[in-house]
Amino acid sequence: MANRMTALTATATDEADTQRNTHRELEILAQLRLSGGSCRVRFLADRLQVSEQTVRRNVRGLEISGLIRKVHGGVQLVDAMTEAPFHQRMNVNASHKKAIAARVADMISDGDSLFLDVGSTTAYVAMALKNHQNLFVVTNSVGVAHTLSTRNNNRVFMAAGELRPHDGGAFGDRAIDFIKQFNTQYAILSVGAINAEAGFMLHDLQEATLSRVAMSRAQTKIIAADSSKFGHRGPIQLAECNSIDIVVTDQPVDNNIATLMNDSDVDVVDGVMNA
Amino acid sequence: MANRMTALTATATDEADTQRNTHRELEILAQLRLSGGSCRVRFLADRLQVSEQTVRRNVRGLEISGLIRKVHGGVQLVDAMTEAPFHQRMNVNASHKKAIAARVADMISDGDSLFLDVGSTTAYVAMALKNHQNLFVVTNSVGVAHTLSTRNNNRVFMAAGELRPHDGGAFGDRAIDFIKQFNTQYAILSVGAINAEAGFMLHDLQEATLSRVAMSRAQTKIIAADSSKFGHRGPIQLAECNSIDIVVTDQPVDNNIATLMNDSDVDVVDGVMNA
DNA sequence: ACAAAAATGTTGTTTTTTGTTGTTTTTTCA
DNA sequence: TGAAAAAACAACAAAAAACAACATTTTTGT
Repeated sequence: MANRMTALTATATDEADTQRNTHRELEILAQLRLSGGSCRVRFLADRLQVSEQTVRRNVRGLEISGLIRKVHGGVQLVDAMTEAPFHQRMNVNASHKKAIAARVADMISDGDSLFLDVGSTTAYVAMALKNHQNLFVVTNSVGVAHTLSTRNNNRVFMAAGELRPHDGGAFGDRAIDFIKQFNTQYAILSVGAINAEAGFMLHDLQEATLSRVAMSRAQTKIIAADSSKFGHRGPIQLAECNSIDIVVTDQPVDNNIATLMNDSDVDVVDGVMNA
Repeated sequence: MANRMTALTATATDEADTQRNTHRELEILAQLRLSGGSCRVRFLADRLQVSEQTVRRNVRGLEISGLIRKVHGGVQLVDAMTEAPFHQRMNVNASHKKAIAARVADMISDGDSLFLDVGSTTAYVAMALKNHQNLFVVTNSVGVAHTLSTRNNNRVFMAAGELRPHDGGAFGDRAIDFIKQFNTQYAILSVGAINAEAGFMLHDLQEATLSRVAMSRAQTKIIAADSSKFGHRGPIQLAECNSIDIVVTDQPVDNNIATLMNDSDVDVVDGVMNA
């Protein structure tokens, strides 16, 4: 383990990270690739002529560095995930996300213009907008574009580029330039975490950059986030609270977050009927 | 079971729930993909060399995490859902188009690069390619992009712009510039009509312009057209016969068209078994 | 070469998964 | 409709896998 911490000598290029692995870890990765992305521990131990315990120890290290995922009975390469995690995420908290999406859709009228970003919750928002008419939609999500184009006389503008394998989103300079062309009434955005100290946070720099552009070109900024996002932290700050207009969630929020929102003039819609 | 509940992580970050599969669950998912999305429990038990009861237990776990759907006697991948064909044209000659699409998919190998244009037949080709891996896909169709992105480690590049309301396609200079960046092994194209005198024809100038660019950047040009297209005329000529490599259709073609194709070194695949 | 550190193998224990048996539910076919 | 067959389910013993602690070997630094 300690060898993993010798950060001083790390030149910190992307390669340096993987080079710090032991040779056996490299062998495990190679064998995983040969085997189509996943192996049993037993098999690896046999192939590499070491005990299963040793394989487990190396596997633990690799899992910490995020290259593989450990499952009972075996291991799996992370980048060989043939099934998109995005699809999985769509099914987590699905009922809450649907409820949130319905609330957001209520705020949008026929003919409105809006930006929708990439995210499982915004995918549900797109579905909830299926019966709206004449929408002017800007998005960088292929799922959103597919849901809302060729329907109800909507006009859909999608950003170009390589679509990220895990969520079908287009990012990068080209996408940002595309987004900059527009000025929408609403920007409907996802977040990774919401926190009383730091406000709205994300786990991905590309997403944050693009979301900020979309925010700057929209009159009303709406954050759609299920309650599991609250009270956590993310590495990247998307925005201060006072730059957001509405937060839509599924449960009443924590007290200190509620006061923060209130102080910043953020409307919180929490899915609970309030007289 | 208990491992699925590990209460410490139960703050339900979206990933945490779905990450804990066993290796057998991975194997089941892999087998399902190999088998085109659905299998019988018996078959899975046989393939994986375990009892049916074990398969059922793992299947239950996968169903809870939303990845598959359980039916009496078997299981199916859940992502086959919501494949809403977005237009009536998709349902015209659907069985023929599916057959054509299957033929085209047979020509493509894992890891190949290809361009797919906007069209109902190419939409079926995209579906037929769902079980391919590591594809490099360039398209201006939001439907194609949605079908093939976030799957099987494919890389999907989609052209930007306003999506046409009737077919979800991106056209225009911006899209053409985007397409020009690529050089693919295959270009798979639709046509509006095929005619012994004029060759391949379209009804839409935008489509023709973009298709020509795609053709010029591909090694093998494949036209996918059902038999209803033959013998008709369209206002715009896409290409002479000799610039096309393969035509895939569902029925044997007319004699004079067949000779024309033959003279122009075009392979005609007509879906009929030929000894 | 020597000592310290790291990695590996071994053994025993705990946890998780699997096979088996028998029962209940659902489907099939007459 | 009703009986036979197939599939799903439940519970418990057995097997497999993961884990922890300690002894042994290999590597590293001086």
